[in-house]
Amino acid sequence: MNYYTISQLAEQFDISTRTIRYYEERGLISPIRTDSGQRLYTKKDRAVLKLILRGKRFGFSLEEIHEMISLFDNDRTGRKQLEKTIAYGEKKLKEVTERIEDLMQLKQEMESILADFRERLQKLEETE
Amino acid sequence: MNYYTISQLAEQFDISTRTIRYYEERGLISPIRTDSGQRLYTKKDRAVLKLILRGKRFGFSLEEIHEMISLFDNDRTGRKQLEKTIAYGEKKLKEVTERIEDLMQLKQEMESILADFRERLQKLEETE
DNA sequence: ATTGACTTTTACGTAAACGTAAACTAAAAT
DNA sequence: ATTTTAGTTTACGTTTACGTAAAAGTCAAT
Repeated sequence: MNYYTISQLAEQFDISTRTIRYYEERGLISPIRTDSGQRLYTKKDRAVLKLILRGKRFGFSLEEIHEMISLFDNDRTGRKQLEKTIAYGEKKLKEVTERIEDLMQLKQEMESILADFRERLQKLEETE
Repeated sequence: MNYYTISQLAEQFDISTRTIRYYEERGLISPIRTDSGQRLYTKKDRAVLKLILRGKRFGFSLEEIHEMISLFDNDRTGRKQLEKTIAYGEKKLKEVTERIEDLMQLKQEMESILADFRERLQKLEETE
């Protein structure tokens, strides 16, 4: 398995190294270290970072994203833990579904407004 | 036409009056005033507020929301203006569409993870 | 071997989006 | 008439999510 350096990841996702270190500060990502203390990121770390950035685009706070990541990450073996995780996952899934519906409604509204504007433009061009 | 007071709107949307005043500070909403200076909100103002809150849920900044609102709000009569507005609207519409696709992918991933967890729980329960 | 690019920690700075408190006015209720 | 209750402005405080700079160590290349 090979590793990414912090600046490689930063470049790939077009974010600053500070940002990546900040996510580590907040406990969202945990790269290993070389003897000299340099951070090294695995593919899994990269995937986590991708998740974080996607969450951000949806307006989730880092705190919320942190919770969601622990869903993917933790090996929750106990039955109680599993049940808890599933319940939490269902809740988050519902939130995501609602957001999608919400967004689709927004999309519809924007489309109808655009259609209206296009019509107006059409009329302007007809009477030229 | 009847009006809402600031605290009525705050209660309806479960936000603070400060928040509503802040949106006004930023030029997102413009209620009329009584002689004594009290703010009164029309249904249209209420609709704008709803739009703002929806935008926020999607992670748009107030600045972006401000731009989008002016799309709905302004009567852009000139042809150049219309064309500009349509172009901007199309751009924003594309962004929204991308976000929907992005969210749907997230949803799928969450669903498959949940399915995995449910399967594990199932196996635990079988060997009881 | 030394320059230059990269990395580390520490720490202070900042913009956005409000929270909160003070000091005051107006409206509603007792 | 006078307490509540709700509203106003002004202004400083706070959290989140980083930006930025300093001081020092490390890696890569000439």
